[in-house]
Amino acid sequence: MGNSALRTLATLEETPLSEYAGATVAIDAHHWIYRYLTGLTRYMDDNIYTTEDGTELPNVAGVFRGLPPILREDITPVFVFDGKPHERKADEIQSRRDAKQEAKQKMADAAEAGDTAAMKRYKAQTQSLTPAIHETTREALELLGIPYIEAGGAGEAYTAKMVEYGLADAAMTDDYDALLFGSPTTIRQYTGKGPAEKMLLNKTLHNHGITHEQLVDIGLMCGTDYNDGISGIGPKRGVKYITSGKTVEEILEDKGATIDGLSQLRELFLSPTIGSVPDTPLTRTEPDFAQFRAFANEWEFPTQFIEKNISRFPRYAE
DNA sequence: CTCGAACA
DNA sequence: TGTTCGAGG
Repeated sequence: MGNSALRTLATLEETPLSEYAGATVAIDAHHWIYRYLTGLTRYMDDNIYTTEDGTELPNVAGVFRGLPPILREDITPVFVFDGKPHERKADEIQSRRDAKQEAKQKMADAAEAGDTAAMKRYKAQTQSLTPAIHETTREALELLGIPYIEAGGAGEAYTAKMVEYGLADAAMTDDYDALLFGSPTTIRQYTGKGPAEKMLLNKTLHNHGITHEQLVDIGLMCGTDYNDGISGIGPKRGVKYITSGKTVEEILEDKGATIDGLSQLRELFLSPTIGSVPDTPLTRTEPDFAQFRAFANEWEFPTQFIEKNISRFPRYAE
């Protein structure tokens, strides 16, 4: 599974963050946190983010590094946390779990061999979003006046709908699923430095002369986080078959293949379960840096590290 | 993600 | 020859 096929189909354009000045961006919290966790554990000494009782909270340091550039553009970030994953994602979740387990083993081996660089590389791969990380991330967002929402299902689906409903101007995630969930505009590859990448649904559809429904069908044939695709079909043949007027059902018949619960999968992307959405746009409030300092202190973060991060935030009225 | 092998 | 697959960094 996995969906690198969508990468070759997607229309991607470079975009400076300033293009979204004053806008609201719905951020896939899971992806955001994970990105910073792996990045940070790779380069930072772990005693900086480990508390006395051994709890590792690299999020407290990492999650906020990306915020100042966004706030300086007067962008309102809205973090969207995942709800319960769809049961069809179970296999994908299991294989990620297996990969982490394998990385753990390799990390232990590297530690044994005294290979610190390899150890850190594998450690990054073992990172997962623990309950403690979830809890402290929400708490810190509150202290920094950043709004967040709990999605009723997949975060990517929720952020896509927020853009569709006009509650946000763009979704932010690296996940190509955003296209299948119908996000009109998705910001990818945001690093806080240099331009990001925007992925546009309309241009993608127009480039291939297909509808959103057809894109979903192509995705399902190539394989997604929720299903194995049809062996021998990638992005090229997928587009070719669908634009020649064949239906997925016909292609399956030709290949003697099956996709379990095809209509359920289509629904999953075209009308995902998202839970309730707010009826008014979310706004941010003034950060409480004093409380944030106290919070960081509680988690034993070095003061100079926290101060450095705070100094990057735009100036608010004291 | 990049690359070479396998395949239609 | 172009496309997909699968291993490895």
